[in-house]
Amino acid sequence: MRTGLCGLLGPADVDQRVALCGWVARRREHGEHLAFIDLRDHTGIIQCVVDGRLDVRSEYVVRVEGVVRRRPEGTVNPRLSTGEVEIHDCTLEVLAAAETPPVPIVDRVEADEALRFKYRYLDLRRTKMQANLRLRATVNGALRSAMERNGFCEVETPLLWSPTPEGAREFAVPSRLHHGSFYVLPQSPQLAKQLLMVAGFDRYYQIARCMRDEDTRADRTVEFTQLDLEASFVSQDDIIAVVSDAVAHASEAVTGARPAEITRITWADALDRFGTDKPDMRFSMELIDLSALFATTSVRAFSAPSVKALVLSGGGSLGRARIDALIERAKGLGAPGLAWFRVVPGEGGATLESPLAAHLSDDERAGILAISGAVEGDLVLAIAAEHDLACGVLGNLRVHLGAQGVAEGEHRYVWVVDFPMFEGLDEEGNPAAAHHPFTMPHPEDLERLESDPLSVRSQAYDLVLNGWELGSGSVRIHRADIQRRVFDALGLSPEEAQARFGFLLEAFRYGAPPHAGFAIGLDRLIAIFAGEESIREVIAFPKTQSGADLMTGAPKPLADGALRDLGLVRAPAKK
RNA sequence: GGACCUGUGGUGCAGUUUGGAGUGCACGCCGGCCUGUCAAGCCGGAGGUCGCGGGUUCAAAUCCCGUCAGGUCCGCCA
Repeated sequence: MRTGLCGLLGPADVDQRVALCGWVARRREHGEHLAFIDLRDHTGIIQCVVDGRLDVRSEYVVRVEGVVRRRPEGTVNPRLSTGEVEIHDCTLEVLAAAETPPVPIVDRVEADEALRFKYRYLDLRRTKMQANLRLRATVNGALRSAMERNGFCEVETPLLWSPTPEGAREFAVPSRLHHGSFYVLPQSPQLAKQLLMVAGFDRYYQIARCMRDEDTRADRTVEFTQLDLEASFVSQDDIIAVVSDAVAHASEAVTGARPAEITRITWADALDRFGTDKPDMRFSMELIDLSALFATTSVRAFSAPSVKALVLSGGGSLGRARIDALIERAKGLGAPGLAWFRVVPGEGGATLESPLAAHLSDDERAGILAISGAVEGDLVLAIAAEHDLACGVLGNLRVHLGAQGVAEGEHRYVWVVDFPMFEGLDEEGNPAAAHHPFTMPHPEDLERLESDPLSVRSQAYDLVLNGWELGSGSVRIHRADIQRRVFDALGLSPEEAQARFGFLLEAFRYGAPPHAGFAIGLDRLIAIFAGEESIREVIAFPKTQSGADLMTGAPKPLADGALRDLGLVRAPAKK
């Protein structure tokens, strides 16, 4: 039907007779005897010169036969990859007419996202969206080749899986043959891949679709993709090396540059210095610890286990309205308050200006300046509270005040290691698993599992890029005795553990190798590679914030007959 | 579960603060003119339930209440 592709033609093809197929991107008519048609396919645009009138409109699908020639002197278009040539002596066949598209198919106009979703197949015709999805394919290919090179075997795991009442809400799938029973769609292939280790696959990977019935964000949606991997007889460092290599390989395939060695930071340091477990390393603005300075203070607002602060360089010019908004934000995040100090010129050098400043001692005022290093024109923000809360709120403010878009500027990866094993207490007073209950405790902390569980670190690790969590993994527990102790610490009885994960525990009785793994959020990685702030820009058919598909209308009610087949009855509408 | 933002011809916006005739801009669409344009140009034209419902008012795109949809964020996401 065609001899080549639109965007690949150039001076080398001059005098060739070609047949091209594509969509009419634009037409420019110049009277009775001259018209230009920009023909578009996935490779680009070529200008076709037509002698005479024709009735082709935007987005008609046409086949053009003609001869490639150099454009006449002075008519070369340097903004077009094919701008040196054009097709002339054209005959044109309309393969399909098209209505005027409801969304513009040009990159410079961004239609409303809801409309783009409804007509996604038109939105995807745009150069940018074509590039995004093709970049995604490039990344997938690079990751596959890196995994294969490292000896990983691709295995597909089930989408219809068993409910495990833990973690994220799961999507349920009713069974036709087992009325009243349900499959669930996997939040991740976690247990399946551990079983593959028991099965002796040694190194497994999969580009796996995962589903979580949770509220969404710019960086999360209900259905997403992970590069999932697991390996036997390996340490945390081995997994970190493999994942680093895979990401570097993908980055090289996309940007041409291999990223530098990825630095590491402990979870405790990340929280203390950046107020988050996913620090954005592209800018400093680190948190400052004023706890020692205020350890014996008489100022009630600063009497707290921890006093942390943040210097906003040049922030002294912020008006009261902006500062009040920051205070509201801090309070909204749970902080008891937010103290602020403008650094202003004083009699003996810089001094602090604030409603609170008069209540502070001279030493305290001088200490704030000395420890923070703030200079005239800066704004110092401080929170006195429990350590984790003070850090967390300031970490949020740090990103709010200092961060650029996730996809802007350089790519700064960081490994966050030594996560805590448990994350506070649940309603019954038991420690809550910070990762999942199969995560191996840090060997140095194992002895405190019973005596001081909240101080136990785990062998869990996250990869962070520009403040987004790219993925996480851990060394898994493969020994029954340690697993028993962790379940005990979580308050999980043997009976409950058996009911939830019995098939996994049973498998482990038959010889489980030491193993560890990881999962990389591909949508996030690709979004950042593509320069996008939302993962929806790199997903072919994304869902809305409420999990709806505006193109198909899903989710939809099922007909009564279909419900009957599934053994379901419609509940009365919620009021 | 909560906070906030947005909703105006096919598209993108302005108009909403301070109520006064569906007013404006750009693109697109339709028709005409045009032999070197490329976001073509020029002339003309069509196209509207101002998301939806209610309220206040002599009068509502504009104010109030509710609701729906989309988005950002908090909670949530082992």
